[in-house]
Amino acid sequence: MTSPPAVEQPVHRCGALLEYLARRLRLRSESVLAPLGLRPRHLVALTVLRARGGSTQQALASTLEMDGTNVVGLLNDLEAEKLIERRRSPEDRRRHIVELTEAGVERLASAECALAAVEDEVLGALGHDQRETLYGLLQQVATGGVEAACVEADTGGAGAAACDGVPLC
Amino acid sequence: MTSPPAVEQPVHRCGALLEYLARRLRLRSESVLAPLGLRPRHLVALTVLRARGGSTQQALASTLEMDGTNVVGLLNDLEAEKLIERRRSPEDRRRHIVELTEAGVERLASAECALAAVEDEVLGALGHDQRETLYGLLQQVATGGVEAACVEADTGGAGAAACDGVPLC
DNA sequence: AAGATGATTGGTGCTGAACCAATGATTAGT
DNA sequence: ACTAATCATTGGTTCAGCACCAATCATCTT
Repeated sequence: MTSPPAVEQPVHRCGALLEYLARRLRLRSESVLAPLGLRPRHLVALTVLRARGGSTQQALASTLEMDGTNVVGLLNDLEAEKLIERRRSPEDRRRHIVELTEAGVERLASAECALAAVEDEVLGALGHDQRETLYGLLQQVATGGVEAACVEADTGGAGAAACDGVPLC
Repeated sequence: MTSPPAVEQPVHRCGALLEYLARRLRLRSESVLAPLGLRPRHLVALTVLRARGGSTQQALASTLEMDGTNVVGLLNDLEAEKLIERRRSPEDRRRHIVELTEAGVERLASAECALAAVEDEVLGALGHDQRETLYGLLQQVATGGVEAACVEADTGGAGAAACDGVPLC
């Protein structure tokens, strides 16, 4: 669709590669994250929440592709450490709007700091520019896949919370 | 080291993104792979074996970063379907040299075919060229991390089995 | 008022994966 | 030749993630 010319496209499969690298990253991340009281999946959830600036639990479950009941547990963990807040949606008071707290933003930032060394180790074969390229591509894939959910989600009070990540550290 | 200029480098963290995408890919892959009698992890193992053209079980366990005993089980699965062969190393008869069979190469290829649709769905936001770029980067990260093990491994009978993937389909 | 929906809780079962101990085959050191 | 170390294998234990179900409460929709 996006490429009109009817050329032969020998697109390589990168599923196995992605899985392989994600595993390597995760194995190392777990030990680094443990002292912070977080697990890789918490990081993913926090990252999504930061990127969106708040989300419904359903929308979160949908983009995380997790079962709703398991998302509850995940959020319980995060709320117990006051990294997120659940507010009731003013429009539909059945819904919970999940948002990062200040502490959540900070914790996420320090977790990313702590993970810098891990990424340096795993992505060592890549130069600075290449890493940025990789980040851009991954970001594009990720946001491309959830843009629908994201449009739905920003009807909350946060107003025009755009779908982009704001890296600190 | 690789970047002499002492500029400020606001490298983005892509750990969470990688994990997120790997999960999405894996969830879909599982159902697609099931009819082929494979699981994502089998795919990863087969891919590594194809890239190397044979490997010691130890080397495989090391690059897969899996426990040795679990690799045994993984290989048992694959050998039961005659996708790999274990030969004893002529130099050290304690070692097993693991190699893809013809059937293994074919099965891997058809699995990749079956996964094409899945990747199209998940990586839909990327154009053809971008996907190739992504593939190149991931490949570079992956082979960069295991090049040491790869040099060790090619002392077997396969001769100069270079570390690159050969996509079919 | 009745039914559908969102979140929550508690419970069950499966699977992956790490880990440990023991064994047989083989190699290497003395 | 004897002993110690190494590789692969088997069997068993344990733990965590995750999907799934059922029930409950609050709320929205009709």
